[in-house]
Amino acid sequence: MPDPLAGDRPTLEAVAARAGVSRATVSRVVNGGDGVRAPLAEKVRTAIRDLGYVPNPAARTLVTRRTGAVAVVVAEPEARIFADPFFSRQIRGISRELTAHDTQLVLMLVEGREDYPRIGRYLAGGHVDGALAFSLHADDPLPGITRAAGLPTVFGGRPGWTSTGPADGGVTYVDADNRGGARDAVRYLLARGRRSVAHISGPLDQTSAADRLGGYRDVLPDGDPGLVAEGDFTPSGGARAMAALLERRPGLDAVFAANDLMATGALRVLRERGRSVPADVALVGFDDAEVARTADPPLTTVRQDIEGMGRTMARLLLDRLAPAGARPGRPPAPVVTPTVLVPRASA
Amino acid sequence: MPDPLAGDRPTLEAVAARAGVSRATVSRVVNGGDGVRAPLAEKVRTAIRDLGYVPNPAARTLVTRRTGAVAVVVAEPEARIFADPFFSRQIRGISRELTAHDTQLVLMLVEGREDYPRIGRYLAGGHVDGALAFSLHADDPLPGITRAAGLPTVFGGRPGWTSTGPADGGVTYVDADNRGGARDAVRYLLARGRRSVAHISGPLDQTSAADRLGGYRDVLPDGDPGLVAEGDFTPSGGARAMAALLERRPGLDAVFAANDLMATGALRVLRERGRSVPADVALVGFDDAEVARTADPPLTTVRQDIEGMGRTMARLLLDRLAPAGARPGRPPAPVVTPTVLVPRASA
DNA sequence: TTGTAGGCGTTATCAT
DNA sequence: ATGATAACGCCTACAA
Repeated sequence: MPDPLAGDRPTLEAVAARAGVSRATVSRVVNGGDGVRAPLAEKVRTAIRDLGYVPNPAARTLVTRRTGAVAVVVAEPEARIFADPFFSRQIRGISRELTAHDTQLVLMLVEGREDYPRIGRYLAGGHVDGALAFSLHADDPLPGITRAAGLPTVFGGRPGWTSTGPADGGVTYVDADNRGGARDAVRYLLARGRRSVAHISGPLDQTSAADRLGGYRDVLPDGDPGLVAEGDFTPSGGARAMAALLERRPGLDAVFAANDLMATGALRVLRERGRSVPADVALVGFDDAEVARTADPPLTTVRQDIEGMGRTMARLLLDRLAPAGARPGRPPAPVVTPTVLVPRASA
Repeated sequence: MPDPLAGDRPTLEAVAARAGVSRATVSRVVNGGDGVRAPLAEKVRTAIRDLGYVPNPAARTLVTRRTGAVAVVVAEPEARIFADPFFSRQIRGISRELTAHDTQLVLMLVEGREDYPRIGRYLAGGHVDGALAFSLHADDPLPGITRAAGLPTVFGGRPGWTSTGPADGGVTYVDADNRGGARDAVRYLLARGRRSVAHISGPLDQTSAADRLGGYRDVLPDGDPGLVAEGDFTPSGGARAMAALLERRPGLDAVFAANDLMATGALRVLRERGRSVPADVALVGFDDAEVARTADPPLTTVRQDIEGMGRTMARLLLDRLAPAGARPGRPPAPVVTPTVLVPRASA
């Protein structure tokens, strides 16, 4: 039994010697064993076990030109990632799918613009086979970087620039049906008899926020602009927006918040101002985060399958990384996943 | 058949040819340029720029036997990671420190016991130079795995087994002063005149939870056992524990919860039961999570520098990975970081 | 200071 | 079906 602490790991050569075969045969056994007669293969496997042989990934990568790893780039402009379980859930989905395909996850947190050169160098450096990126802002340089690096990339959330430029083609992303989900939320409030439905939006340079506002306006095309306030996806931002709305439109009887965290902030302000939820004001959130269940009252909200979106992102990327034979010629089309309204006590 | 995915990148050889020097000289320039005359080095750098040369990390790893990457292993037995910002903050600290040292972060999420063989294979496979691990449970197999793999490892939180076995030596970990912080919290409550101080603990197979309970008992060695209830670090677990405590000891006038999330659950139950906070019952949490600030009332809590702990973990590991010359011979001793009580409205 | 040459451990292309 | 053997791209004694 070899001493792992010695640091001298057995090589293909050592296994070959012990099994009395050539390196090529050992390599074949290690990689599936096709075209090796059963008894010989068994002898090789025994030698591998005896020696505790593990393939050297660097040597393998050098010749195959595949690393078996993908980068996950997360921009966190306002450290929002730490308050919002969104990214964590998505990363869990990604991790599961990658793990199922023996692919490693290299996590890169972007703290600010100054990080992008470094990230670009890394992505262009051959460390990873592809990238998953969360493109949050309209002016995010990441799409350009991965394109320049020629690195297969799948985005989480619709990148802002696909809406403006004509070059929508070729960009693969996975997004929830933010617009449709928002429409459902507003229609639900109207169906419950609410007449003055306000909206607390997210930061409008993020497509998810813009799309949810779009859904709200789809249903209320002639709505009062004073009933819309911009938040920042945080509880305190939601609280500020709610306060502003009550100031401007004291008579409002419903609020659709663009995420659950802002809804909790709104809830606090409503209570402080003596408004009962849902009796005086009905409240609907978005995400179905855990806080939606634990809020008091529990929040009616729009659920999106965050973990599933992460898994889908990973799967699309892995498809593009497949052996040239069975690979889609063109980048796959965007995937928009459905949402579902979850009625609870708040509306 | 050529794979269109494989871009043909320039090699050291190509740069050497263009600059009219040998590969060795180019290599020297790439790795710091020591011992190369300035004009020559400049010529090489120009060639590098012109060709857009980037070193091949696999080839480099093959000969240097260093990957420039470390694994971060996160066990998430109950998906707690997604409700609790603790891990996210710690990972941010880790990421910052690693980035500053050109080291990549390979994230591995552990979903269950069945994942450990795979993780072990990976850690023993030479993919990474070291590992950071969060050892949550007393029976966690991770310490054994990394030791068997001979992989330098730093733990986040005191591993359970260091308290039991005699082999405490050699284990490097970073932990907050959970016990001291808990003592501060309880003493604070007593100093404010509270007489019946309850404790909502975390899962007691986690050392952080056990240590906080230990601090509580340090201050109240003869305390009523009925004043302690075990939670699970989630809001609903805190709510359940709070309900049980009120059932058993209706007269309690203070609660120290082992984390802020459980404190919010306790807060909800106290309100439901008509207890005013802090007038009837004073409440102290632990962590100083964002929710402590946004709770109503804001929570008095024990702050730990989570991000700093992450940075410290990474730094300790990088020290052990340093070139043999300036490396500590023995694994560094554990680091226990201080906590500080943050008074707010809840106590 | 610069160049030469060998080897890191694997896969893949040939023969046999 | 199996075995030689040549890459893969880089670092590093060692030689000049």
